[in-house]
Amino acid sequence: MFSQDQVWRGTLSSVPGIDATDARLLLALSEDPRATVMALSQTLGLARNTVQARLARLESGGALDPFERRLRPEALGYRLTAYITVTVVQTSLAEVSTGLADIPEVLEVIGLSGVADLLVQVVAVDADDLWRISEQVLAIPGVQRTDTNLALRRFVDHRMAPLLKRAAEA
Amino acid sequence: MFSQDQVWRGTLSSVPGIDATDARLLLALSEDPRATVMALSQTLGLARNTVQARLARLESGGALDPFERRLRPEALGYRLTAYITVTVVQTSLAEVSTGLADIPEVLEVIGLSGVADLLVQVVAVDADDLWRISEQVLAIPGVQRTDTNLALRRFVDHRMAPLLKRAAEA
DNA sequence: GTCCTGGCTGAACAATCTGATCGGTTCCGG
DNA sequence: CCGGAACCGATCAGATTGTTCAGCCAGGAC
Repeated sequence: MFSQDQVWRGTLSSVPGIDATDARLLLALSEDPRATVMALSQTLGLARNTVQARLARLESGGALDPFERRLRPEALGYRLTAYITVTVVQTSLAEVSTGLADIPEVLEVIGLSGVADLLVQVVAVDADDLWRISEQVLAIPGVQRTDTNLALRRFVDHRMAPLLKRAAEA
Repeated sequence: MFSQDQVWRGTLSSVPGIDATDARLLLALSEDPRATVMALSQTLGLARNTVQARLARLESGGALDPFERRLRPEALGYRLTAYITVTVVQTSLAEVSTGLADIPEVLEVIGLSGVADLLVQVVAVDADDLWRISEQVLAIPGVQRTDTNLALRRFVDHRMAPLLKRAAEA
């Protein structure tokens, strides 16, 4: 059912880990996502060689999420974001999660502490669409109850910079 | 308080939008985040010029989140992820959200429908750390109640591919 | 029918960057 | 004192970039 990689990620395990230099490298990349290795090495005061090696390690070592992560649903026309908490018949967790995975508008499913509760992030083009998706979720065998909360505003947009800066100084 | 860009994002407004060709381009990029423009143009059967123009438009047009988004907290040593819902004295929403923004471990703050409820994603190195952060959140003036839920497992890791594929075909 | 605009193409250019591979250095733990 | 690991500086041919050109074509405006 799950590939090794998926299990690895699914368990929220730790990954190789990055040091202060890596953090600085990533900060530089944050400012210019498509910066060349040359530019990065100059910014960081490291040899091109070093930067190249570190980048390769990071990119292949599982420290980075796939590129998709940078895509804003709004850009694809999905103007609504909602968080649905789903209560599940305990024994059907796997079944429900694959059912959720089959809905394209489901962006993320996270298992929360508490008994068999899932946090599901979904997007929709409009209210009707969201309704349709909610029904799809409810229709999954094993789902007991859902609670849909519309995202009205982003007060803090997803960020890592503060933690990265801390890591860069350490 | 907020720059134009932050307001723009904060309101969850729509962005320029991407067409089927853009979607295909982004899919190709998902498979190889650091693919060269040359490689992309060959994959897509488009002129290098075209790809370059589209990429520039996407990158500068707000369709993409910053690079940080690809960074996995686990890689930085934050092994725990939690979602905290925060009930706020209605008049203090702005105050609370800036208070939350001051905590580095707060990755994201989203205003949910329902009265003055915030969904806060935080990360922590261990349980003690999470406790400390929870207290910090509770200490913010205007916070009425918090409910912390630990993320135990990712059933569906954040993804956009299904929606991208749909957009690529349309 | 004609004009204009916008997007795509193919081509060219010099300048830069890449990937790969040297040997040499420095530092740390065994 | 001896690896081993990480970094450095340097070299190479070959690929890629940014930029700018003119031509082409479809669709909308007049």
